[in-house]
Amino acid sequence: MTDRNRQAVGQVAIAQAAGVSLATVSNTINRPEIVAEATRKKVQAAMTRLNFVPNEAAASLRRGANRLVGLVVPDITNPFYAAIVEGAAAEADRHGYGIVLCNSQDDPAHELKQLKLLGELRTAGALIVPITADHSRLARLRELGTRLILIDRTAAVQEGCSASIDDVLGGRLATQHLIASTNGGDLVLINGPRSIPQCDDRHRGALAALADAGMDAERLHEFEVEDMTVRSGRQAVKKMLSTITPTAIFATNDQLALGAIKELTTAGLSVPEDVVVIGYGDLAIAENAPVPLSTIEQPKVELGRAAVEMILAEIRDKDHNEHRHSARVFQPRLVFRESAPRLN
Amino acid sequence: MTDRNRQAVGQVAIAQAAGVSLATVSNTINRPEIVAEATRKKVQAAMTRLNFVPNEAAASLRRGANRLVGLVVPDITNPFYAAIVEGAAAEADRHGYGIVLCNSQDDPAHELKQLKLLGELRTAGALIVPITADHSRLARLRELGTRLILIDRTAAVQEGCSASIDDVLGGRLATQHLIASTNGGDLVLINGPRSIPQCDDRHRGALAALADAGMDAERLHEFEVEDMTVRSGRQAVKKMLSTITPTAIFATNDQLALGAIKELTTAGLSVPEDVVVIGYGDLAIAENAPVPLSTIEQPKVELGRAAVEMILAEIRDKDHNEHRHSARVFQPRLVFRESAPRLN
DNA sequence: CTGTTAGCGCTTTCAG
DNA sequence: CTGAAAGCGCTAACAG
Repeated sequence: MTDRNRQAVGQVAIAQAAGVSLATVSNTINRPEIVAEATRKKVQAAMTRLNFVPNEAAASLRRGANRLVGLVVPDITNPFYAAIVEGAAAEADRHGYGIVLCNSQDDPAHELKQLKLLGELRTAGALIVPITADHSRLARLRELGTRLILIDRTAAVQEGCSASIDDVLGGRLATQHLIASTNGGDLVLINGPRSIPQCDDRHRGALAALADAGMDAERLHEFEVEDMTVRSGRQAVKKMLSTITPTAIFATNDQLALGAIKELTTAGLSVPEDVVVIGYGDLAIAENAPVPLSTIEQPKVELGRAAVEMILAEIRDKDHNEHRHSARVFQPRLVFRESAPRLN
Repeated sequence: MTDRNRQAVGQVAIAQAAGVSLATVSNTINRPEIVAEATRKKVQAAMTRLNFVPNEAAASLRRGANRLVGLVVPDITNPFYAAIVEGAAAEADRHGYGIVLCNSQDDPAHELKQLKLLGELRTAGALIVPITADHSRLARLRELGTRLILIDRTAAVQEGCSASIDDVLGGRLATQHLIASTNGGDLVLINGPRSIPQCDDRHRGALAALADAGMDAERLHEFEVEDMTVRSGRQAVKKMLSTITPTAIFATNDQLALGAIKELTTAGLSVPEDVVVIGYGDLAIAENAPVPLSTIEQPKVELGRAAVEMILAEIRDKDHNEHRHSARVFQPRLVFRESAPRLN
């Protein structure tokens, strides 16, 4: 009884109230310019008076396209992805689109289920941070007419658009500065598993910087850790100190860097006086760390925003089939704080 | 040409392929138990063979209800809300529901626009962390049949369900422990603007703890800061030190606490030896801080999960109208780390 | 158990 | 410029 009367007001109700036909109501909504001003006003008045709210499901069904885009991320709790979501949500918003958020929990089974849902929803597009390199299941979605763009983990982009951040450049920037800061000292890299593309990229960037400087690759001492946590950072440094005393450390994420600094400090070394440290990611913690962390900042929000921009562009192009897929890659930037001061 | 043929396969196609009627296809999807096993098998085979993907828009339209729930948060980038989203997404997932995420950016205009979208989408329900106390616009949504539940900022819950965390209890827990830890020393509270309900609640909890201990309210020295940042925490402590030297500090969020500790340390005071500090929120930074922070932990993920549980329960009840609205409030917990060790 | 049938609310030709 | 009419793909009576 309390909500049995809901959605009593459809376009027909408006039409009657305004004394026009159903079609005219639809027209004043979708193509107001072809409706005479007088009628339009009348209709609009009726709509507000009766509190009309269009039914997207019906419109979508008829129109064959809806105003939803899917967004699949591995872990919404990770600030990197949260920022991407923020950017995507803002841009979607701006265009009147909604975002269907899926947290794949880095689990292929979940991801699959979610892609299935997005398929049933017939979202106009989908932004995906894919878990595995197996993009076959994405094909299914695409067949349904869902435009999709891969984010961040774009390895093996067979076809379609993608948006990502240049991690090789990030590694290079960090290492370049480290080389310049220490000239001659020992460089160490604390990295996550090389099997993770990002880690591999950052590593390659480091190597490239070395090469640029005419240095031998062996000048870089590498420590690979399982999980990229503060704890691992500490352990890596502990292990490292038994071998060498570096003058510069590049940690491939901020947690590792923080752990490294902590252990360094514990060992009586001071940062940046004795050893210069650069992290990666520019998390909030980097800024307020005991020793404010110099780090590689990534345009995360911008990445999310760009991704939906690309999707919308692709969607709009559905008629004139002249859309060219493209890969958009953003550049990271080194932000200077205390752990690795700017050179002058 | 590349996607002109999409969704050629509807239930009719399946029906033909399986040699049954449209209705039977629909039935094997929605009420498989009433279909003879043989026919069911046949139909299912056809569905997988033809790669059938049901069209939710059509189903929703016909059925008058969809499998979407809206979720409006002020800032997805805030770990507190990110955790709520995580919980909500997981639970929605489990039930085959999708989440339409809206980032209101703490801006009423955005929120309004988003509520409008959710209305047009006719989401089955909506979870909202409302920006203002003005819940009138929520009424509009509810009139559309959207069940809604308020999260966290539940002040003035007029009607409907809500899920929140007991901040008064949080304040009380922290303060109780502080009192016990210092017996007799000066207590200080570093709080955000009292106009924020959460801050007010935590403050009231502190007062309650004082009262419990038979202490006068004046024993609590309060410092109110504008924004709850690390910087503000430092400033508050600096200001404080010119007046008193406390033995215990309760900061109403972790950032403030971290700032406080930093300033304390700078001033030559050590934590927890000279002054015991408790934060609030249990952010990731709390655990890995220079002095690991004791803090009030909130069951954020659980909150998100519970919220969609409640929504789904309310939705299922649409027929037998016996749903009773309820407010579910979770209890926070004091987690002990170094800045305020457990007493024994 | 299976099939026939009538729409859900809206968009979109196509005529007036 | 406005209206009449035909469905979009699917669900849910209701008959067989």
